[in-house]
Amino acid sequence: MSIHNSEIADTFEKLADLLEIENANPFRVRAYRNAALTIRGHARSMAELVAEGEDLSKLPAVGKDLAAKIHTLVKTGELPALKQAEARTPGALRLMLKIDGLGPKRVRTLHQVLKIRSLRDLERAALNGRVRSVPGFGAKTEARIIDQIGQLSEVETRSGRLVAEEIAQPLVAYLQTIRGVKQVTLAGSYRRRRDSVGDLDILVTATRNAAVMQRFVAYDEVVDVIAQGRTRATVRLHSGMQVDLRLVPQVSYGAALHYFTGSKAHNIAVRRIAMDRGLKLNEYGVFKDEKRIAGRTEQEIFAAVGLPYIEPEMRENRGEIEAARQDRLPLLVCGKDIRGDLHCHTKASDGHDSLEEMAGAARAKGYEYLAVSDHSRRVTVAHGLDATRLAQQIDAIDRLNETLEGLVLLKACEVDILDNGKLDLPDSILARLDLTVCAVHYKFALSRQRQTERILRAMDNPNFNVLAHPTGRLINQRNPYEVDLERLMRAARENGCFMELNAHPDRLDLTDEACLMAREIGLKVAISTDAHSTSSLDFMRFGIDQARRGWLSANDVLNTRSLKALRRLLRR
DNA sequence: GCCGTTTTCGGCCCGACTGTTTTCAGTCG
Repeated sequence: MSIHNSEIADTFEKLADLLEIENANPFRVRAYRNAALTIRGHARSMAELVAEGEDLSKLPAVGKDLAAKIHTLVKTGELPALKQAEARTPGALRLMLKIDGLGPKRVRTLHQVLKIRSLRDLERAALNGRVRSVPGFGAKTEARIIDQIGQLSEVETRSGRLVAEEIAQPLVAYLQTIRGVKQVTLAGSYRRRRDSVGDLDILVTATRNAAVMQRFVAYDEVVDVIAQGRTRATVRLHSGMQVDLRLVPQVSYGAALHYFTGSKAHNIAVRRIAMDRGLKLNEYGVFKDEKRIAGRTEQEIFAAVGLPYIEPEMRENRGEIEAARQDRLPLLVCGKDIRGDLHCHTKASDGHDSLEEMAGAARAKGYEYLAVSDHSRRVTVAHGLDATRLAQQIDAIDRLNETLEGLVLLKACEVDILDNGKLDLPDSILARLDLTVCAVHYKFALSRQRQTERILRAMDNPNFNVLAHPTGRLINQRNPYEVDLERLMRAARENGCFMELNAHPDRLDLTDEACLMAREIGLKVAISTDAHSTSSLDFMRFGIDQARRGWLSANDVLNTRSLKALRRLLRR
């Protein structure tokens, strides 16, 4: 199996950590990290680019040397430079960087002075009181090492969107009740609408800063105050979520919002542009010499550096700055563009609500259409429909449509793609549907080639319309199955098929990178909720967020079409 | 190690907070 972009990025980050502990040239360290960012966020897999003979040094932050290292990783799965670094510096030292207050310099000191080579070494030294004997270390650092060393692990913990919202919204509401508070804004990856959130960054403007800080750290859910200053505090909540609060003056609000929304890579790129123009950009504003020339709003900040406004969802330094400079930023799809939902379930299979209830909820959202797509027979746990029961549902939808006003229910089915590439129901019944939503629900472990061929074969069926949750991933629960997504996308476009962006916050499948790829290929995407109840039709907003991160505009999205245009597009 | 519309050498983002100091280096975002 070929190496994933994330594995290449991880390798570079590992090497960067070790080099940093070795006190290597900090810019060289940064070069590895920047390249890791590029690779992690790239729509195409490095392995494929190598196979196609692409010149990798054309990628941003990748030069001749790192291009060669990517080649080596793709060809051999290993990186000699990392092996060599690990021979000099024990790999376990990397994990110690995760202890609060320990960075590369101090880890290096521990390694050199106390001969620490493993986490066990470190724990023993801390328990014996030897850490505090090292110059620059004290009792607090030692206590923190003892406290945190047991919980270190390789895996990064990020919360899903739904969990992040459940934690963030009550906190924001609480902050808004504090006297003197004017604005409370969630920044960071939450504002960029990433599919998962590592910590929360909250920006506050207020008239009584000291009091606001006091009330923030006194929030019910706070279990640990990690840092607290005049303008900035960091706490950990009961849920484990870390929250950073920043108090900023009104004149700097836009600059601070831009700064704390990130991403870091985007910020650095914008700051470079400011520097090129002889300006200084920081979280307080844009400055010409000592004079602040912008700061109050983000629009002001962008204008001051000569750029049009860039939506937060795009700020990942993956081409948005160049696009902005050339005035070719896409107009991103938004909620009001959506005219219907093309994937939902009813009580007929594993949904919670009836046909009538789902129709009512869709009408209340102002939709023109709702495709009812219960499972097919193979998904027995979901009480999937066989041809007879699907025929009954088709009739029921026809009858209901006669009574509905302003909304049309589309006759659909989430048809299983069998492991031989056949569809789970006979063509005769599928042909009676307005559309099929086809999906893989078992045999996730097929080889990349067989999985790809399975789905390609399914697309050959003229009744195939939309590939649902195209990679099967469940955020934090299940990895995507191995599949050549690009090949599927190209085939889908050729065949007049579409791909779903499943809007369920646990899925968000397609990823943002995959949306970018679909856009490039010219394949239209259906943003669908896969709702199993009336209330989960609301998940549409998560799908829209994800689509916006993938630069999709209304034109790139299937369900922004009128019913008439949609029917035309569904004809193969 | 990367990068270039002043460049192939000489730059590379920047401020707040902490702990351990006694004026600041290291960490963090």
